[in-house]
Amino acid sequence: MGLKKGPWTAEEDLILITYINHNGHGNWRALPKRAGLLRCGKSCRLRWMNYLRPDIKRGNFTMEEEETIIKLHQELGNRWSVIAARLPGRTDNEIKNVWNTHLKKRLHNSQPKPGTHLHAIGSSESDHTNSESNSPLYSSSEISSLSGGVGGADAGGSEAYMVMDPLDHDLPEMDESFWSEVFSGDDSSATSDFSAGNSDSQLQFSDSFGSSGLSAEGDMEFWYNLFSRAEDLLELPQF
DNA sequence: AACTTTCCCAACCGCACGGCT
DNA sequence: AAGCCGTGCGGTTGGGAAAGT
Repeated sequence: MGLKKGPWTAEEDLILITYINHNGHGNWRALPKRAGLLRCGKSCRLRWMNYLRPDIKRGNFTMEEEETIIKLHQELGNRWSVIAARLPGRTDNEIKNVWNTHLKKRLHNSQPKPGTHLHAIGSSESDHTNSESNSPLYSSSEISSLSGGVGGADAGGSEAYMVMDPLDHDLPEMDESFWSEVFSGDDSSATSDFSAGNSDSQLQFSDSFGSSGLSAEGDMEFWYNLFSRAEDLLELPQF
């Protein structure tokens, strides 16, 4: 009752991430009330699992990943969560979408005509509708369209973060300067760890926040520091 | 430029399952 | 055993973006 639906705003994302970094998710059903979000627990869980988790891998699916998906789908069928478990950093939803929008069509198009020999599915570059071998299946614009929430900058890191807020809250524009502000400050170990790829922190800095620069085992201390800074800048409630 | 169609992805929905009482 | 609750899974869809006319 009175719960919000539809796309998540940057503000909601920050509240959710900050809350989970401070408290863990615990009971998903109770989380939105405790965090002050007008969302159901299910929606919070989905947003976290599919988008906000620090170990989410963003960007192109590699040929290897696509072939793995095709192979596993042959073995397992539509068991997306099992397939996702074999592809670190990829979510079941993402894999399901890639399958339904690209791989299924590709396989369909490459179905051998009657009387022709079968060949191993996914074993040949010629199976790909994208004729450029070793090139990513998705364009950079497609990838950037994935970035509706935190980590919105594309691989070039030059685009301003788009704040979607239907309530028209007075949110600061979250462009590169926002993140550099978040990373600034002597008390932020994240800054040096992040930029220097400090192995102790198990973090490596790539060219933009939200890209695959964060290792799968990116530690929670980094996220804690990062969103503590964000809290200060956005004046979010402290938990 | 304006309009229509197609594509794609984030998010929703309904259901199944396991744990607990 | 039955009922409730929380969680996870897979199918589906709304709507924005891109492409086509």
